[in-house]
Amino acid sequence: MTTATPTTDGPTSSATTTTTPPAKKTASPVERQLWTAQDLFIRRWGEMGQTWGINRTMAEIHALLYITAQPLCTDDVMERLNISRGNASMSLRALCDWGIVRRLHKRGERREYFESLGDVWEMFSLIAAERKRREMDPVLETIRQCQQMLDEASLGKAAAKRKDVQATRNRLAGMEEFMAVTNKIFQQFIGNARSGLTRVVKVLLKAF
Amino acid sequence: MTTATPTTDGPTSSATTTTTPPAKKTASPVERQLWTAQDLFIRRWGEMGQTWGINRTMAEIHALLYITAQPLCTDDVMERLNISRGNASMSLRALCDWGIVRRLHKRGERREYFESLGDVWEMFSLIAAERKRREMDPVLETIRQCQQMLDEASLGKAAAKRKDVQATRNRLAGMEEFMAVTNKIFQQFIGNARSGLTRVVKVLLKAF
DNA sequence: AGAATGTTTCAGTAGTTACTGAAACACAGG
DNA sequence: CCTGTGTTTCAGTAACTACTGAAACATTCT
Repeated sequence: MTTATPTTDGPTSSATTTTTPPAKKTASPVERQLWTAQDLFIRRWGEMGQTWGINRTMAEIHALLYITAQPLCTDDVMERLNISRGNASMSLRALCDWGIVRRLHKRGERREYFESLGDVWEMFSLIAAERKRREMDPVLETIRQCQQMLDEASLGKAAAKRKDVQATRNRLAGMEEFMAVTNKIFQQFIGNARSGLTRVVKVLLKAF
Repeated sequence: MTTATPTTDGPTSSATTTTTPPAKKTASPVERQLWTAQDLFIRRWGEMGQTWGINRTMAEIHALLYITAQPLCTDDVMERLNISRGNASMSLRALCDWGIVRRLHKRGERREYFESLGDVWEMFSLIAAERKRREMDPVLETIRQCQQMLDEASLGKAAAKRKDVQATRNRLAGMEEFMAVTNKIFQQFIGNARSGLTRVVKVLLKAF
């Protein structure tokens, strides 16, 4: 079931077909090299995730699904990354919630498989949309609330003219403009996915 | 010695978290309203920072300097945010390293003051540049390293044709394309600051 | 019904990061 | 030199987040 090339039998898919705790696999040098390269990517991706506020394991699971480009089940993930069932389960669910990983039922199999989206641009769109909603929108709302607290209607005309009040209002305005525009850019991606982004990119690269 | 605020003794300002119902300073209602609005912004900004991998205090200090739009010294910051000297000192230094806060000497004063950049677009540029350097560049390098481990020269022609190897190489290529383009976009901002970004925005808004 | 298999939840804990308070340091002025 | 004032560093600790292992739950098969 594996490849059309040399005698790769069982081992690769052992985890997917049985629950047996794996007696060490015999892997060809090519396979070992492949796994090494994949692990390298997975680890780096995990590190990057951390600094962007995504926990390491979640990022690693995603990297694994993305890089192997094939559906894996919970046990595959647990085994490959050396993590617990609970952790794998929760993280996979979260990835599904983000929409960048999909559940997949194989006909005639009870077990559920997971696969990553293959289109990086689409994944980016999904993530951008979600983070905008979760993090930028509340800030925008707060800014507007602050502005309201400091407008003439709330403070009176004289007070609203104070230097310190004016200064703060200017800063709020600057930040609001920035976030509003950023939001607008995000909007372009959301719903447009790949086509949207490539269009943006094309336009940009031509313009500069 | 602090800012233009009246007699400060007793416990800290009501500023940050409402742990103590503090003996109120003699502040006009307008001033109190101003502080309340500022605190609101500061707290939100701190929360957002956290989810983007910036620690809360650092984000809050920056928010404070930005929103008040005036130079503050270490003690001002400590007092307003209820944080220790060590923490304030370290965080201020880090903000200076990022380039979004500047040290400022007042003539005839020993004490050093700090002020935030006023231009949100410029701040964004600085942060983008730094994060690109710290986080995207290493990933790009890793991707290329992985690709090299899996090319014909390393694996031989037959092995390089294996389905699983091909699949991983395709995924690596997809990710590389994405990051390369993203990098290019970032480049446009860096050094161009406001003008660069506004140009981007104009181009985009016209194109869609 | 019970067994076999797969999935989800959760209390407790390990591991990590952020923060404090105090001490060390730097330096200008007496 | 010492004293006063401001700045930086750092060991120890508090606060927080991620993870495990086990138990509860769900579903299908006999």
